[in-house]
Amino acid sequence: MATTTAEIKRTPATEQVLGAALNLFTEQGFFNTSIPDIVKASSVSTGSIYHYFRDKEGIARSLYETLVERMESSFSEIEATHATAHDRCRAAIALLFELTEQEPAVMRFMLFSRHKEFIPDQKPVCSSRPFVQMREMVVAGMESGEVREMTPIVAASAVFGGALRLIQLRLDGILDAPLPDYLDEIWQCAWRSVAV
Amino acid sequence: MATTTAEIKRTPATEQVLGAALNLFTEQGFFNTSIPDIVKASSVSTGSIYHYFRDKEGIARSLYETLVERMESSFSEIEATHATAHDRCRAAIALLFELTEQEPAVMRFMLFSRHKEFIPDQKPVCSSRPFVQMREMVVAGMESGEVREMTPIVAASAVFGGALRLIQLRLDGILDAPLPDYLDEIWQCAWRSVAV
DNA sequence: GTCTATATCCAGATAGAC
DNA sequence: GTCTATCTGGATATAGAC
Repeated sequence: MATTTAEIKRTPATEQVLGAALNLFTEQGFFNTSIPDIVKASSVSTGSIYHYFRDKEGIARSLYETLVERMESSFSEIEATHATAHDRCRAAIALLFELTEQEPAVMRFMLFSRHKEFIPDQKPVCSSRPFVQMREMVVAGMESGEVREMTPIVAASAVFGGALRLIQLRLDGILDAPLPDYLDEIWQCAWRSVAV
Repeated sequence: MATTTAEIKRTPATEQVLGAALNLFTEQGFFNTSIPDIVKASSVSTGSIYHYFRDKEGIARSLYETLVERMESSFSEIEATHATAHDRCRAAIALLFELTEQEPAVMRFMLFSRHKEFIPDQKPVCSSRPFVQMREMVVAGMESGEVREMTPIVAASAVFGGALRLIQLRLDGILDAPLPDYLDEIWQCAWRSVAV
């Protein structure tokens, strides 16, 4: 069912490795993180790491696929529990804000890593399911008459661009307050920009 | 006068190196680019490269400083030639769109490289002068009454977030048409989101 | 200032015992 | 399946002639 290419058996050891790698990759970058670094941080030996993952790239790939799937199902959940484009888009932003506060490393890895550089055959994040889902929410709103007629991708960028920008600023330490504090304000801007 | 830390003498050879490095860094990433790669692409020898730049990081640093300065003066120019926040912000977006089409590598390097990973002591781009200038344009608009009263950084994110998102999509190959084609639409969204 | 040749280091990856 | 010890390549950086 899963369309992943690098399915990895999940054991306590692999979870240790993936957790350590996520932190190191997002703190220092993929290329500044060596296998010995991961060995130390995960308390799993070189041999075991290579037993579970084909190579260093395999760790990143596994991480990426796991997190994309997770986000994908979060968005599906939102689509299932909210009826209007307005409510869905707002819920999506709220979710991203929460996730950024609770698991900044996840957000950093998903949104602000240059995956292309270390997982060469991966499509850009922007074309991954979660991002497509976000655009679909906006398009649905255009069809239902909630959102002005305009180029769909422009509308989606207008709705989510400001929030994504705030997430980046927050992760870069420019924003002091937690993101949810800004939710009402940024949502008002986002919706005004595209509402009929 | 310049506040740079790694001033490099500009000669034809250094320009060759910087040009080649810009292309390689943005196509493959900093860490996937070796000095031998730069030697081949620039037709400048290893010895000369190390003569002009302290090390590989020095090339990236020099590139970064040059491009930040360039963008800084472009924005100053805009501030000088446009009076209102409305006109300034729109001109800034138009400029970024043009630049993305004409020199995608420059834009990629400025906006979507993880500088922190290869220039450790650099502040995040978001705190660099050009980004500060963009925020100042919005704040000025709030003071003049063009822009609604709200948290300044939220307003700035709302104004520029959509456009920056489109730039990213364009650089990632998701958008087929050149960015200027979308300028009117995205600007209408951006301005509606914050106008009084 | 520019080049070639070369030293050094350390990363990624493997072998093979347990 | 898990580990330690080890190999190997290639990258950064230097030496030193021209």
